[in-house]
Amino acid sequence: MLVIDKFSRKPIYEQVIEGIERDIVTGILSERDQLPSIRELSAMLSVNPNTIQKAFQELDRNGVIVSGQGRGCFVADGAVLKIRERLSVKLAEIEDIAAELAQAGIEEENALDAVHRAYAKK
Amino acid sequence: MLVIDKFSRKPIYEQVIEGIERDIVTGILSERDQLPSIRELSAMLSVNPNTIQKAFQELDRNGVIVSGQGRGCFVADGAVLKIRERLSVKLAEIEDIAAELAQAGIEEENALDAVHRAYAKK
Amino acid sequence: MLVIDKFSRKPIYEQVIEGIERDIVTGILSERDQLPSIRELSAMLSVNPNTIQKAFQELDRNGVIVSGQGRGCFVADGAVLKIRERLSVKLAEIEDIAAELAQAGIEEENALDAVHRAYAKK
Amino acid sequence: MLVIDKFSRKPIYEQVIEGIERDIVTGILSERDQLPSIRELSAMLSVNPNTIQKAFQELDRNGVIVSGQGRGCFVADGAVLKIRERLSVKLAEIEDIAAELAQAGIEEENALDAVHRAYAKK
DNA sequence: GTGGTCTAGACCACA
DNA sequence: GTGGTCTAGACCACA
Repeated sequence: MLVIDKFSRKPIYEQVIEGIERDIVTGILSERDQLPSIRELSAMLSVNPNTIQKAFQELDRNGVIVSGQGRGCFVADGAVLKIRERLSVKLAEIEDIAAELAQAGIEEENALDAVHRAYAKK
Repeated sequence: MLVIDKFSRKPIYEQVIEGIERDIVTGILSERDQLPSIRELSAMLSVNPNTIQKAFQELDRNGVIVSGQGRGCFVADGAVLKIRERLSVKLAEIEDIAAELAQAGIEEENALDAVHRAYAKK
Repeated sequence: MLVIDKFSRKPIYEQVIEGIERDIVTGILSERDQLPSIRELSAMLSVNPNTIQKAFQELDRNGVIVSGQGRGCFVADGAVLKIRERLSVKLAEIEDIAAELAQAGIEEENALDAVHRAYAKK
Repeated sequence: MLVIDKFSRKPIYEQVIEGIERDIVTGILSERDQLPSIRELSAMLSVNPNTIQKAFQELDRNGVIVSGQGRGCFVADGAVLKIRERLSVKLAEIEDIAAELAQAGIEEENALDAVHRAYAKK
C-alpha cells in the first residue's frame, strides 16, 4: 500500500502520484476502480487534503485518473498504457545521458553502478 | 580527434564542446595547451566560425578554457576536474531516474539495458 | 437508448437531460408518453436518484416534461419545439469560447470562419 | 494590463493565465522577458500568492513561461506559437459545436451572431 | 459526501 | 530575493 515518508526530500504529492501509479501498474488498482476520496486519503496518510488534491490533479492531467465534482476519482481507461509510455520515455532519457557519458570517455561500469545504487536503495 | 556529424539532432556547438572536453579528459589536450584558433577549427571542421565561437564561449563560461583576447585559447588549469564534476552530475541524473523506475516497479535489467545500448552504439 | 458515461467530464444530470431530449427529438419518446419513474430510471442507469431528480426538475422547468405529483412524468405538449429552443445553450457555449478568443486577441473573422466551415460541411 | 474580476464565475487563476497569455500574444510581453515575481503580482492584483503560483505553474507546464527557483519567471522561447496552437484548438471546438447546431437545423446566422456578441462585449 | 478554488501563513532550496 | 511545497481551514458546485 501507499506509504508516505514525510522526511524524504521528494515532495509528498510526488510520492502520492508515484504510489498510485505503482498500484495501477502492479494491478492493485484496476482501470475504472474508484480511488479513496481526497479527504479519506488525506486522513489515511495524515497529509493535508490540498496536497492530495495536487497529486490527483496531476494524475488527472496526465490521463491516469478521471475526476469529477461530486462523483469521486476513478482509474482512467488506458491508465496502465499511459504510465508505461511515460516510463519508457525515462528509459530513453537514461540511454541519452549514458550516451553522453560514453562519448566523454566515462567507463560503462560507472553508469551501470549508478543504476544499481538506485535499485539497491529501494 | 574531433569529428562533427552535421546530420545529428545534437547541435553542432554541443558536439564541439563535447569533442574538446573528451580530448581534455583523455589527455589528447593537456592543461595550458593552446587550442586551434576559431578560424582554424572552423576550416578544419567545415563549420561556421560563429558556431565555434559559441562553443568556445560556453567552454570559457564553464572554466574549461581561458580565452585571452587576441592571444588565443588555452586549456584551463583544473579543466579535467571541472569536466569530471559535471559528468558526475550526469551520473547522479541517471541514478535519480533509475530510482523513479525502481519505485514504479520497472525491472533493474531494463535500466541496465538502456545504459548498455548507449555504450554498444558508441 | 439512454446511456450514461460515468467517466465523462460532463455532469451526469446533463447526460440524462440530453439523453431524454434526444429520445424525444428522434421520436423514441412521443409527446404525452409516460417516462420511467425516477426510481426505475435510477436503477436502470445505476445513477443516484437525486441526480435523476435534478435532471427531471430541469426538464420540467424547461417545459419538456410535466410531472404531476404522484402520477409520474410525461413528455410535454410541444416538447420537441422547446428542446430546439434549448439548443440555444450551445449557442451560449460558442459565445463563451468566442469570448476567450476575443480575450486572447484573436480576430473575430477567425471565429466566424470556424462556424462557417461547420455549416459548409453539412 | 492584467485586471482581475473577483466576482466572475471564472476562477481567478484562469483569469491570470489568460491575461498573461494575452499580453504575450499582443506583444506587451516579449519572449525572454521577465515576469513580475509571484509575490509582486500577488500584491499588484490583491490575490493570494498561492493562486498566482497555480497560474504560473500551469503556464510553465504549457511551455508558455519558464520558471526556476531563485531566478524568477520568464516568457519562454516559442511562447507565442504555443499559445496560438492552443487557441486554434478552441476554434476547432467552436466548429464542433456549430456542426451540432447545423445538424439540429439551427440557422447559421444564429451561430454567427453568438460569435459576434462575444466580440461586441469585449 | 465529493472534487475544485481560494486565502493566510509557514518553511524550504536555490541565487 | 525567487519559486516550490505544505498545512489549516473556508466556501462553492455537483451528486
